[in-house]
Amino acid sequence: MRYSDSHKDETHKRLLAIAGRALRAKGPDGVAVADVMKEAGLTHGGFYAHFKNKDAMLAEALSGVFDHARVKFLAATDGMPPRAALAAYIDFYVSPRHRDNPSSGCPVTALNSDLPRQSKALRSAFDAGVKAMVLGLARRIGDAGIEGDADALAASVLSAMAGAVAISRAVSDKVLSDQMLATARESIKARLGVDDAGLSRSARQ
Amino acid sequence: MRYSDSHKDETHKRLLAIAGRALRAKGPDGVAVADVMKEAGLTHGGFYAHFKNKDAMLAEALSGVFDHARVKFLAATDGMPPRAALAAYIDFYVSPRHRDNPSSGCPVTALNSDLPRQSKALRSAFDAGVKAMVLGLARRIGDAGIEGDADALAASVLSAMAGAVAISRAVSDKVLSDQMLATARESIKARLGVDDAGLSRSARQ
DNA sequence: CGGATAATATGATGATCATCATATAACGCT
DNA sequence: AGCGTTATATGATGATCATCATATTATCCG
Repeated sequence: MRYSDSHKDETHKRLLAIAGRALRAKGPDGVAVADVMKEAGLTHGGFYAHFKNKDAMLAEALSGVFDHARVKFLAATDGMPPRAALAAYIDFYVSPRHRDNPSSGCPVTALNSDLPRQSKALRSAFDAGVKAMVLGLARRIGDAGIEGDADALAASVLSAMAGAVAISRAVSDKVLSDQMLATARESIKARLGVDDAGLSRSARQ
Repeated sequence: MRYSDSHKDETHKRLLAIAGRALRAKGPDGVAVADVMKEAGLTHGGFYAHFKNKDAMLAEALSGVFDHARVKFLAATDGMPPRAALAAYIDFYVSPRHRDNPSSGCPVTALNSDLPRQSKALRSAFDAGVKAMVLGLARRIGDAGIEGDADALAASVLSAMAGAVAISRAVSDKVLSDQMLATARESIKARLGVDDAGLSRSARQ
C-alpha cells in the first residue's frame, strides 16, 4: 500500500460532509459533482474513484446526515427527564435558528418536497432516516408516559415540526414566518403535554 | 388583426395550465420549456412570444394555481356552516387522495422545500398565495368562533396540513404515510375543535 | 383569392453537467 | 533513489437545456 491507510478514507468522509451540506442547501438536483470536488480542494475527475455515481454519493451523504442528527439529538437531551427532553427537542427543531440554517439542519425539512422526484436510492436513505426519527420520538413519547399510540403520535409530530420549519423557510415574510414557527411550536408541545403548563403539572404529581 | 382576438390568449392559458401541473409534479427546476410547448402541441421556439422567460411563466402559473385553488375551496364549502367547512377542508387537504395527486394539489405541499432556492419572482407568487390561504383560513376560524389569535392559528394549521401531506409523499412506506395523514388530520381538527366530538358538542349548544 | 401580419417552427448557440478514458503525480516500501 | 501502485488531474464526450435569430406558415381582411 503506497498511500497511508486512511488517506482515501479521509477524502471520502470529507466529500460526504460537503455533499451533505450541499444537499440540504441546494437540493439533490442542485448539487454539482464538480463543485463538491472543488470544495474539497480536488478536481472533478477523481470523483468516480470515490463513488459509483452522483446518486450514490447523495444517498450515502443523506444517511450520514441522519446518523449525525441522531447522535446530536441524544447528546443534547442526555440525562434529561423524558418530557423535558421532548420539549427541548421541539424548541430546538421548530426555531428560527433551524429555519435559518438549512445546510446544517434536518433533511426532512430541507428535502421533503424534492424527495418524491428523486431516485430510489435516495428515497430509501430518506425512508430509513425518517423511520429512525419516528422510532426515537415514539420511544421518548412512551417514556414520558404520554397517552395514545406513541408511533402514530410520533409520525404526526415529526410531520408538524418539519412542515412548520419548511414552510417558514419558503415564506419570505419574516413576520408570518416567525409567527408560524412560534404557534406551531407551542401547539405541538401542548399536544404532547410538554408545554410549560404541562411540565409544571407533571412535576407536581 | 389576422388571428382572432382569442387565439393567442387561449394558447397562453393552455400553456399556463400545463406549466402549473408540471410545476407541481416536477418542481420548478424539473419543468422544461420545450416539454411544456410540446404538451401544448407546439415547438419550443414560440415560447418567447408568450413569456419573457421560463421564470415568468412559472410565476404566472403559480399565481394561477393559487387562484384556482381558492375558487375550488369556496365552491366546495359554499353554504356550509363554518365549523363544518373547516372540517371538510382539513379532511380534503390531509388525505391520501391529495397526497397521491401532486400535479393537481396544493403548491404549498408540492413546493415547500424547493422554494427557498428559487427566483424572487416565483417566491413572490408563492408568498402571495400563502398569505391568501392564511387569510381565508383565518376568516373561517374567526367565523367559527374559535378562540385564540385567528391569524396565528391559521398560519400554524396551514403549516401542519401542508407538512403532513408533503412528508407523507416523501415517505415510501405506505403504512407510515397513511398513519401520518390520519393522525395529523385528527390532531388538526381536534385542535380547532372541529373533530367529530367538537362538532356535535357545538351543534348541541 | 392574395397579401400583410401575427403565430409558430427551425435551427443555432452557449451554458451546465454527469460521466469516463487516459495521463500524471504523490507516496512509501525496498 | 527508484519503482510500482494508488490517488488525483486533464481533457473529452454527449446529454440536456434556456434562449434567440431567423424562417415559415396560418389566418382573416379587403
